[in-house]
Amino acid sequence: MQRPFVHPTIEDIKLETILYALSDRARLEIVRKLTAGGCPMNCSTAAPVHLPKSTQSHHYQVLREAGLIRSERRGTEVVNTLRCTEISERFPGLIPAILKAADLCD
Amino acid sequence: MQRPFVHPTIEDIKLETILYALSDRARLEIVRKLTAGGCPMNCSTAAPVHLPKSTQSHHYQVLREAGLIRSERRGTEVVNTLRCTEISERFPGLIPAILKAADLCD
DNA sequence: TTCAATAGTTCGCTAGTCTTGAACCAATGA
DNA sequence: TCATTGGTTCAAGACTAGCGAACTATTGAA
Repeated sequence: MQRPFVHPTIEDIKLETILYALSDRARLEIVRKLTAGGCPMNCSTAAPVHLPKSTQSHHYQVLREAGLIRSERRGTEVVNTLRCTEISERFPGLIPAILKAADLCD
Repeated sequence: MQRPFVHPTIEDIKLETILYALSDRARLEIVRKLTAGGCPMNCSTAAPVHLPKSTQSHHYQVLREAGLIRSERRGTEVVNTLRCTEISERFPGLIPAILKAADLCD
């Protein structure tokens, strides 16, 4: 049973949940790729390649439920887009600050 | 056996660990209080009151091992200070951005 | 229409982590 | 000396992450 994707509304997005979602190396990489590569992007393109499919799927679910990405089915694929605009309305400057810090880690 | 506190060096501080440490409501509150009240501050002052001692102690340990705070024993108390300067050297603007976002949640 | 390939989800298991009460410890002050 | 204060450590149950295996939905041949 493929359940429909659930996305929180802007008001329901919580800071703690966003920080938690980004506190994982793989998920942070997904968000960075979505930012750098220009949305939209399908799952297998954005996720670190070495990870099992089930794990990737889990990471996308965490990012989705945190409100960081929006997922839509397009045929056999799932297309993911960053919810940049919405998040920057709710928490201006937060995501850029985190991504900038991530760049410093490389 | 009271073990000595372990603090990571600046180089060892990881972005993911910081985000994880701050992805908890209680720990975020502790950091906010340390920021607002001006460091240093002892444990029982900074932590949310309703939490059991053991849980508070655990949260301080997470913050300490993430490199966010420095803890020192002073008599029967433990005095905690934010490692603001060091972290802003490693990740400029990160903590202020998160704290600003936290203010918007109130 | 049927069948295989593709892209991803869901299930079930193991291993690790969080929370908390209970027991403990070290410094202070009466 | 001994109770108090402020915090740590331990142990146990509840919860969560990672991953292989099984499954589902769509597409594109044959």
